[in-house]
Amino acid sequence: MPRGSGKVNLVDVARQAGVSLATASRVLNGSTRSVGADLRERVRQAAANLDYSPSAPAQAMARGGTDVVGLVVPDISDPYFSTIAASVVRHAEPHGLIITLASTERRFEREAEYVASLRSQQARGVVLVGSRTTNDEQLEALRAELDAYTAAGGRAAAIGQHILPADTVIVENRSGARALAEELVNLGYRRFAVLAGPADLLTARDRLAGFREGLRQHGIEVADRDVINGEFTRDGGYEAASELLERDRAPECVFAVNDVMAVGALSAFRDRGVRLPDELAVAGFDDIASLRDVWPSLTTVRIPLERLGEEALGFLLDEPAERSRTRRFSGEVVVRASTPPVS
Amino acid sequence: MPRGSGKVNLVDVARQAGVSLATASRVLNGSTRSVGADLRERVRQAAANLDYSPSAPAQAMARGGTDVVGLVVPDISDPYFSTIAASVVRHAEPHGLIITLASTERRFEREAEYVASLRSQQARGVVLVGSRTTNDEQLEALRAELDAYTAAGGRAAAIGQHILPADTVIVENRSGARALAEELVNLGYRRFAVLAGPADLLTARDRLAGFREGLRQHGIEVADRDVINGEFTRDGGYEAASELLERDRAPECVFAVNDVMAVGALSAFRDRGVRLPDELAVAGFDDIASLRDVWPSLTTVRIPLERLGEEALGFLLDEPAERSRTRRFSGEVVVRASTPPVS
DNA sequence: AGCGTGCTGGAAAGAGCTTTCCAGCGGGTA
DNA sequence: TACCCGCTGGAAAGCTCTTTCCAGCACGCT
Repeated sequence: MPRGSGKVNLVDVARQAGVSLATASRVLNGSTRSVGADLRERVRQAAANLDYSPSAPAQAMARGGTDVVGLVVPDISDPYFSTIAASVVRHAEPHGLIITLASTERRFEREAEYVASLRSQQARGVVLVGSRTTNDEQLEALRAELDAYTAAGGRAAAIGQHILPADTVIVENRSGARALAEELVNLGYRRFAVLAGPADLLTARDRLAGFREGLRQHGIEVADRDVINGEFTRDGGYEAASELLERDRAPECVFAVNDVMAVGALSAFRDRGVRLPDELAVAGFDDIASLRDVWPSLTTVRIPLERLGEEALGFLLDEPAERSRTRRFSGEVVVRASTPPVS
Repeated sequence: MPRGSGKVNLVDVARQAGVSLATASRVLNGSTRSVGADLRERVRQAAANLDYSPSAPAQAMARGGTDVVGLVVPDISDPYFSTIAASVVRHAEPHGLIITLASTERRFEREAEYVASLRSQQARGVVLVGSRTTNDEQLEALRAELDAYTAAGGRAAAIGQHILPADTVIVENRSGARALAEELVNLGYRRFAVLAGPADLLTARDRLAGFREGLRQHGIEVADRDVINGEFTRDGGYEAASELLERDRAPECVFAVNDVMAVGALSAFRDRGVRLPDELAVAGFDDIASLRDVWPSLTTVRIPLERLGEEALGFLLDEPAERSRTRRFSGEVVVRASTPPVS
């Protein structure tokens, strides 16, 4: 058992190996400069003996940077974000990147704080996940912080919206929702309602707009009063769905702009005694894996969540580009039991 | 716009404020020593002007430590772990702790690597989540690494098992499963099967053992051939359930040792045309929030996932204790639609 | 034999902050 | 008036690495 507990540093290693500090350092970080095989071995031995663990902060200082990448998500317990997080973490590891996690609990003003913290930590990059409020002072604060961060040499990537000074991975919400709408019309539905998420989230807005576009192709409109806003969460879906049922005329099909809301809506309908899926069809968006077992299984738009993190990291690792780059992913409509063909 | 982009350090701030480095430092970290109000203000101004961002690595060196806490989970995309992660992150923030995330993808040998990395980073503590394999060399490697880490001043906490040299938060799996078994018997069930998770995970074993204990109270046994092992995942549940259906004699009630497997099993049964819940009852364990909307809604054992992270962080922040401490949480049986009373 | 070339090892200069130690100054007490 | 104390500000050490620059050495060439 090595008893060098606690305070072993490179100096100790060098001394034990009988070489200079510089040589020890060169051996241990496999630098470009070559070191004789004998010394090399002596240093390796000494390091192992002493159970040497290099000080990451010291390395960060000397090297002028770290291998930390900050990941900021609105809510890590939401399966949509945790899937993306998993993807980021998985692809970070082979590059030796360390992921630092921040979950803002959907309080977007904290994003700027986290970016500031990342700058202070000399983090290599940041991945910002999630749609956010449209133009306002919060957004401005975040932009300013992001600019300061990149000016200081940090790299930034965003997943989910293209309003930030950063390389961006986006999902084609609009066309996905449009395709879904058309599919639903093909299945025979004519009267729709939409559980639309927060009015100020771009993602929610795009999906609603796309859905309406798709319907319009077939001469169908969704009246504003059949569009109900709610939180982008399971409970938000439940509440919006409950509200919908209070209305006089019921739709044939409800489109919830994400799966999490859709699943909440399912429960709301069931709790109110609606027979699913025959009496009322439901569709979602995202195709969240852990939600695939609900019944009736959700018709939805699959987006390649696992790829999102990978691409974002790719941006961070690439050479910085002149202007922000964009990578788009399109969705794919998946029809399941929640929207049976209208007989 | 401050043009001190990139390389502003304390020296710059001190110079602009016309004070010494020491004074600037004292002002900026609100140290114990007092500084005259005028100078204090001048330094604050200068820092703001220059958009000064202290170098975290430098601070870590000078202070001999960081406010980083490592969180290592088997799979961040699993709702069980992401819920715990959310809890850790939420409670970390008010203490100024930064969470570093590692998801091992259930490759437990990587836990030791992460702890080593945390030691190198001079992280304040580590929270290890998840049950793990019983005694073997992997476990030994992790223990050794953990000892080295704590010897170097790091703090360690574990969630989910008590076989590590660390303060531990555990869930009383055994008594929870026992209570569930009794409840199911009270509902009228007599013939059971268990989808048991990996044979080497303590959590899975405890739940199985507790379940059997509960049944035994009522003179009911579960034959070994009615216990099917599988991965602790949705797909693991699906497969184990499928395998079960191949058997000759069907049970009346299936206990899946966690909700994620239970939900997979639900789909497997449905895909095979089993009418749920009347033809076959299903129970789970954990009461995962994002799975509450499946149909039939799962009878399960609720465990206070949100509290787990909080307690673990509490351990890290507390004074180090002589010997490892343990905090236990018990589960609560929740009966829902998936186990209707036997008529 | 003399000199250049190519290696290898070491000394030392940072990197940016915290904190101890010291000096100076003003006010209170004898 | 002389002395001491307390308070505030500054100089400098130290935290642990990386990396540049330099010196020494052996070899090969002329």
